[in-house]
Amino acid sequence: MSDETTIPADGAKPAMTKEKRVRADAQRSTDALLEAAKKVFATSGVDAPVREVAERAGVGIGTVYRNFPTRSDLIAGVFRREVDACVAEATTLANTHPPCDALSLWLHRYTQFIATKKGLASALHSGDPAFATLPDYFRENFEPALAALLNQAADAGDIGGDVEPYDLLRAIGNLSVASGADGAAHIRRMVDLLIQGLRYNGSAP
Amino acid sequence: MSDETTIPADGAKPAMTKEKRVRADAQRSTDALLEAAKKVFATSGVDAPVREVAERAGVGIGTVYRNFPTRSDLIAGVFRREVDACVAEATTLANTHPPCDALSLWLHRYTQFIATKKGLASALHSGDPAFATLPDYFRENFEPALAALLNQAADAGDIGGDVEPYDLLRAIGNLSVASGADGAAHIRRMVDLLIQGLRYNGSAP
DNA sequence: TGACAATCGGAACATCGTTCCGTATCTGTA
DNA sequence: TACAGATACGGAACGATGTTCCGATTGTCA
Repeated sequence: MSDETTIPADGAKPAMTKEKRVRADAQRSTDALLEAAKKVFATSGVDAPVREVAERAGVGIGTVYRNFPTRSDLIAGVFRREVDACVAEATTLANTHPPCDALSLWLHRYTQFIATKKGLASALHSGDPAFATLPDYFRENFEPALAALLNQAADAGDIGGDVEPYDLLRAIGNLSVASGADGAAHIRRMVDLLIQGLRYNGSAP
Repeated sequence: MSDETTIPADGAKPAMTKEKRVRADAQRSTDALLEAAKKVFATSGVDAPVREVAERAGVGIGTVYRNFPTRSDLIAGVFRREVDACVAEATTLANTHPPCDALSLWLHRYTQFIATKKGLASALHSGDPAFATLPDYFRENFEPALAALLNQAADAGDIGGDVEPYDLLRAIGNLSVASGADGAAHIRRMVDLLIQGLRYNGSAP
């Protein structure tokens, strides 16, 4: 609480007070940039040149730096956007599936999110201020999302209600680190196991 | 065993067959470079520019690249040199202290070695071929050194003899990862605890 | 429609890793 | 000791990359 950065660092829409309306072209650039960066980072890794992202997005380099003052800010922006996408899917799944199915489907979706974040692991702890708020952003968004799914499944009597959402998020995250050759399959099995555990937890008091 | 590099990658003196004698100035450059790099990396981190190392060593950039074809080779060279220094100290301590004291003193010396390698952790797993042989070099040198100290202490009846040297090396390494604010002190306490454990292990069969 | 401000594009700059090559130095020999 | 060839040295130069700057362009609102 001493050296805490005072910059909000919210990469999206603050919407507080009356923010001057963003110009349409600016909004388009930001979207194209985030979309292009997501693909480029997935293909060439987070070390890919900024110019490559600019080219793929069909904008000039200057535009990149107008939207994201630093290369790290661009990376952080992609991270936040993917957090948002994954969190949004929790609601979608909850509305289109039985509680326990929704929970299971989302946890597997979450492992995919984690899988794309391998390259970021070292960057997160690099001390770069652009990444400072990312762990909080991660938790503040994922924890309520998973909590909602868990509650619905618990209310339906499918699982027990004594699981800490954050513990589960961390557990799956750690599970995904050790993945070797058949990584994806291994992770899938282990997550299924966790879900089974939740079920038993519900039926056997 | 398929994609194993065939390059020896021994940064020091091969000495096999009859190697042409190295010129005196070349040897001086290599030493100055390793010494300078050690200090620069300790001060500015392993990301410090090669030019900074060259300047501190008092040589031109060309000379850096003549001795270390790649920036990563320079880092690896410093790493090996520090391994050598730490290993050499094991012998020194064994000759100047009672077995159990030597063991204790060296383990604490080893924690210092580990402490300076934080920045390398991610580089080690980066896939850079210059770092490929480092883990082996680490183990091949440290394991016998610690084994000798453990044996001497065991022969003197100070500790039990059923500790795997490599396990101990890893344990202390892992211990050092988690260090937070009072890191050094915390590590010291934990290592002392391990040593206590070794002692009890000897007196209470 | 017109004017103002926000945005854009990309040339230009600074920093890095790395390469090249003319020059300086060392070493073994006469 | 003096010489010649081999070896090493220094640093300019190159290509890549992050970042800055500014004139040209475009969107928005009256």
